Amino acid sequence: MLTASPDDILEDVFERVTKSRIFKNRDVLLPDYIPERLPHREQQIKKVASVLAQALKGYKPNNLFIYGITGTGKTAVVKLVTSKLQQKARQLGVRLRISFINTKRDDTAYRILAKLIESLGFKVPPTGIPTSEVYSRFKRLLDKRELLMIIVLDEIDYHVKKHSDDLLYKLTRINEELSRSKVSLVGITNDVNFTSWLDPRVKSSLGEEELVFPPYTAPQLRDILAERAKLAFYEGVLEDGVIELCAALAAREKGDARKALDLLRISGELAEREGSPKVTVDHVKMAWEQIEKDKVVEVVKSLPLHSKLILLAILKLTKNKDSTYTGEVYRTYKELTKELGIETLTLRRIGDLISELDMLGLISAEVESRGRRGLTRIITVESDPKAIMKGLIADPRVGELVR
DNA sequence: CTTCCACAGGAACCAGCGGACC
DNA sequence: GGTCCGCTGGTTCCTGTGGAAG
Repeated sequence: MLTASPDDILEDVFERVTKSRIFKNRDVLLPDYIPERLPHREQQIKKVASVLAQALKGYKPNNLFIYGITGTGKTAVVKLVTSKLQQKARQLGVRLRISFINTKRDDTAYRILAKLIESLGFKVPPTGIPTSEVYSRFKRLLDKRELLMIIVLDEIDYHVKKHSDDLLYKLTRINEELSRSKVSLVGITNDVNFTSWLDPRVKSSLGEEELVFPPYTAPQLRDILAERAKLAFYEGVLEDGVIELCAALAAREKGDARKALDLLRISGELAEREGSPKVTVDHVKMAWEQIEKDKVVEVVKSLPLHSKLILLAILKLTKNKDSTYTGEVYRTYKELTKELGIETLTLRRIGDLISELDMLGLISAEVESRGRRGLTRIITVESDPKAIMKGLIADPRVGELVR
């Protein structure tokens, strides 16, 4: 391979990928794919459907509030049920409009209302109008169209935590101000303690019906993966134990189905890239490591500069020993800031930043008394130092220091 | 048994900034 | 296009603390 020209290398890669007989349809393993069947969610489908089905008779369905941690199928179930419901309503000639909004993507009250108005077939300028005006416009338009509207607010905790529950409050009371249309709300959150953020009135109104999505168990994940794998891979390319291992690893991570599917997909991609005819257990292990590393790199990259410098200081100090402590880190950090010619933050602040790094799981910082030599935190690196370093030098300002 | 180190971490405060509203 | 407001990320000042050294 030493003498291979770029053309040869490329040809080799293209050849492997195009000739590969691994994936029949890789897309069904992507997070936004909504399957026709959702194993082990029959109960939840039934509940969501029975609440929302009132709409088919022209009644306003009760508001519904859905909890469950990430990767438990909340969004998939709601999307599946609402799309079937919409079809059925069309058949029966019921005037029903369903609007699905992810408040992580559209997080301000303005954006949410703008989306709602768009789903009624109108446009709002991206800025320039007071939010209260957008709200009353929405109300007017809705009432004029005489229909039943189901508003699904996915990841609603993002909007409420970042802004407030004002909009939610207004939406729960909107029916009092409408004469010809009705609104039902479906709220989805993966924060189980989310209701503590809500005004009691919003809480009781939104929680007319509640539904919890429990995490998947390892056997359940196995079923989900097996079913999806049938669509995704050619027959017989998965070695025995591949699905079981993916399921077991993801079950350990709080039963997150999305993670399990990611793992299976990346395992397949690794096999494909290697030109291997089969996906093996080793591919899964490699994929797992890669996911973990990528996560670390991404987290480190997104850190503010001073946190990065602290991490770099810790990395330097733990090169030849396994732990360091606050004072030592601070002194090293100070030198780094001088070298860069930027201001140095106070020790107090650094203490907080160290706590944050601890919470992110990159390092561990435990308070310990060193007797007469005072109280401090002993700091050890928890994640792969190479992955951390990769994230650090992606920042040119830090890269300058490492060279 | 007391002392006393080297910080932890709470409280109050402040500068800067982006958004709402007029 | 000015003003008010709340949030973020920082500071200063402070009190609290576990256990080796004396």
